[in-house]
Amino acid sequence: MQTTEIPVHTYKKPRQPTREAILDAAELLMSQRGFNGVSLREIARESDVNLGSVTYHFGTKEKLLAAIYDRHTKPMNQRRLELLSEAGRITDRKERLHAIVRAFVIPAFSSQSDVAGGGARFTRIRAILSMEGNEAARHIIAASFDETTNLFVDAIAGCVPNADRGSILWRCHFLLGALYYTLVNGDRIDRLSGGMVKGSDHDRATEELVRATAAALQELDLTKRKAGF
Amino acid sequence: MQTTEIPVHTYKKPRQPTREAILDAAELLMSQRGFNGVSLREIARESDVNLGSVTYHFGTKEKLLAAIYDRHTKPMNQRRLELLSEAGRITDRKERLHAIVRAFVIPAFSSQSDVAGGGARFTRIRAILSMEGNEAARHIIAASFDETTNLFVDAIAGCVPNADRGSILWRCHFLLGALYYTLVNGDRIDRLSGGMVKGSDHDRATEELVRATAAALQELDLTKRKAGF
DNA sequence: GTCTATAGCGTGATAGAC
DNA sequence: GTCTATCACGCTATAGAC
Repeated sequence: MQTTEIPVHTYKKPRQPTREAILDAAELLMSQRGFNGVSLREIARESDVNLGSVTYHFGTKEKLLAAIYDRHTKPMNQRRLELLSEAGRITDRKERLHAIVRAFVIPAFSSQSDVAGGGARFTRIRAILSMEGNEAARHIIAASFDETTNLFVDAIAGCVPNADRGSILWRCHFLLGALYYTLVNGDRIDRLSGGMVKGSDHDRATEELVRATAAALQELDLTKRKAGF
Repeated sequence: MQTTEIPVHTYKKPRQPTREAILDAAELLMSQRGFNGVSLREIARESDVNLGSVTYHFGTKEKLLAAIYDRHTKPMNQRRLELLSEAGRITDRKERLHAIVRAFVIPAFSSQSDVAGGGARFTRIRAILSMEGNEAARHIIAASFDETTNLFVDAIAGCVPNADRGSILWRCHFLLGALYYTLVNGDRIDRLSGGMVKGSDHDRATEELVRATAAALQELDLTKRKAGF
């Protein structure tokens, strides 16, 4: 197969644009140690960029985080909504419920997201940030996903018409918590199972998570709703 | 009602022993902002103690954390095992399953733990730490609870004999993740529900968590186990 | 057992030369 | 757009007076 060749004398090392290099390094590091746990110097070192350039491109550490959110939030929500829309076409309620939950989970785990190889990496950042309680981070998080989440809750409610909406909400909340915890602390599963179960197996994790959540939601529908509740 | 009075001239402000004051302050602060997010200076300031005293009593920040673990791990595990033992006496499988899961959850939420008013506060610390990925913290966490957790998994397996042990493990893992997330990010429930559901309502959280987890576990028992899996 | 003082280093952010 | 130099501050940890 013939490929387009770059003449040797013209070739320049295709160094990433500085801005992108910084973003990538920051994202990787923060997905491992959160916001508080990583310094700007470390990010600069890792991306092979001068510390001053970080400030030049992003201003503050907080704004750098906001930029990371920027490049992931839209694609991930879009992917979720696509999958949700597909799931909505399933008529069987039980099947549809599974598809909806799966539509919520898959983009969070998926590593084929269009940017920088990583839904999972970005979700890890969100997971850690949600626990760090950093004020700077909190308001960036707040509005990025709540809207989409509400659409999912509505779709789920349509599958379990007898269920109390508050209880559905609790289960969606649990789903997110379980998802976050699995993504960051998968190795605990390895330890507890003596190596029999791999926490890093995202496909297995997705299936277990979907199945468990769907079961918990369906149970709500089967139980008679309590009066006025 | 007559009470024992302390003569005014004898009265000395019953200032807590320095060590305890430091522990309390550290625990409160870390339960809000984790390990990385809190400085020793802040702890010293908050406990009204000199910075040097912190080092005198605990040596390093890491050892201070270990001391916090020390005073909570044993009581909490003991309480869990008591409740687990009580639950074990229930003969009906479904009822027993609920009681077992509840025995796991309640001590984590309970604020009537014998020390410093707080299972919940301590569980928050564990939650945040589990995400921070701090190497210092990680090895303190590792062995404190895994043993007890395995006993719970065994007890649960006894309630759902047809379920695959790996899947049970996943659900216990999800339970812990959901628990942690709820304890730290309860306000998200408030936001998503428009204030209709209170994330800070630990009794409600406990019940929803127990019910959801039990349902997810029972579903495992109902489904035919796949061959060789 | 408690305190002050300080060492030695890393932090986020800024100013200004090139 | 990139770099160096530097500010002002916070950090963990230590040494030694009281």
